[in-house]
Amino acid sequence: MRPLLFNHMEASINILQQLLFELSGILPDDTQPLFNMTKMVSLDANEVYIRRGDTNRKLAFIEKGIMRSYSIKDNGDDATLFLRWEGQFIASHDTIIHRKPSRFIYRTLEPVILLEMDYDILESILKTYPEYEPLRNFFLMRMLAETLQMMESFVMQSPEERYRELLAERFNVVNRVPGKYIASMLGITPVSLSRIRKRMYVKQKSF
Amino acid sequence: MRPLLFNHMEASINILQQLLFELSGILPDDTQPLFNMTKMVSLDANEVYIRRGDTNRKLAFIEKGIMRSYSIKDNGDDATLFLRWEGQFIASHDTIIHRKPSRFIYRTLEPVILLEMDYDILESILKTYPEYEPLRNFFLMRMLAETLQMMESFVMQSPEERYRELLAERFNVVNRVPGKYIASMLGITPVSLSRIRKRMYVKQKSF
DNA sequence: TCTAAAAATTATCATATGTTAAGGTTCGAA
DNA sequence: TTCGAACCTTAACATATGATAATTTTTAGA
Repeated sequence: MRPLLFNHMEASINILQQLLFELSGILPDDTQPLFNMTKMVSLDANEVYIRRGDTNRKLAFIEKGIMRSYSIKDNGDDATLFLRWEGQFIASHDTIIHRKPSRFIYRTLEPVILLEMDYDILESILKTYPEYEPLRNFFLMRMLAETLQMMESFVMQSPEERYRELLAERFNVVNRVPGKYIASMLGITPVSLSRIRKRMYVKQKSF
Repeated sequence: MRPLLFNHMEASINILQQLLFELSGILPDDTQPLFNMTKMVSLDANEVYIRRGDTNRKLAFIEKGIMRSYSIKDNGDDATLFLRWEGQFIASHDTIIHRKPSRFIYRTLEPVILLEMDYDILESILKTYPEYEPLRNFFLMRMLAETLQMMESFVMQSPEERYRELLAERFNVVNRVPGKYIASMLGITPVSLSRIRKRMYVKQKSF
């Protein structure tokens, strides 16, 4: 018995039911078919969720914890594509969008609790219950919005500006994640992030 | 009379009808409601299509030509977010995803022919004809895939590597667009792009 | 609490990019 | 064809980042 996990499951489902109601007016009682297919997954810190080469089409809502997706470059270093935290969705876009083996590794940074569904099953349910489609649109639009936001920051801002913004908007995330992953997500080395921090500290001190 | 434009319109609609058939099995004859709401738009070179601050929710399929979306930074320079060319969709994500005034300017680089629809009308049609939903999913997934691709390149590659890849994959686009916009899209200055080109030329010559 | 491993900082040197300015080239409109 | 504007290239210098390695700090497990 893991009552804690089931409490979490209820909480996640409540959030998603509320979301679906706001998007489409569907009442929580009418979402049974959708949530029958979901299951709760509990992961330890530093555990791999999706391996490079995996072809399964998992789609998960993060109830608690932080995950990162990364790949290993030719020189052996890893490049962090993004971090995802509680309230966000996580999925391998290679498997879901392109139906190809995942090039990225998805791994927890903390103990994580997920509400997991299979995208193939979701698709078959959506064929039978097209009234749930707004939830898929919401998921896609949110992923797109977040990705565009990151792309914008790369085109418009310097690494230092991106770090400052990340600190201002997601201090709670930056604070929980080793700096080397933050650096990698910003497209710089940990050494360079150290220097940025030092520059910021010196500037602040001079007042 | 502009027979040329109507020929283009037919060509675009054929492409999209074919797409919809592949995605959902809907026959071209049954797509009348969807394409009643589309109109052909012809733009000159260097013409603004969406202004900063615009709130309309235009969604367009590029039949011919290249467009770029950019914003103007605090220092007055512009930052090119991306280029879009024939066969791709273009839309202001601020207005469609966030329902906010567009922060970006969308402008043609060449004479452009678009098949334009209004996202609000599209949404109302999708309510009446939910069988067209796969087209919206396709559009969202493709935008997401393209955006993720760009984001990956920023995290994993150097400006020089991104330029090499762009040349290899989109020589036809690079060739048609002034280098300063290519540079801006890569996140660097035109001066730096010149140096990259020179480095590439010197390396090639040494064989 | 103690200790080993991981992470972060710092230093040094090499390299890439930003900025500014000058000169050269290309392109389009008259 | 000509001319001016836009664009590209190059140079010089300042600054930021990358790579490597040594040192310090933090973290996590025994």
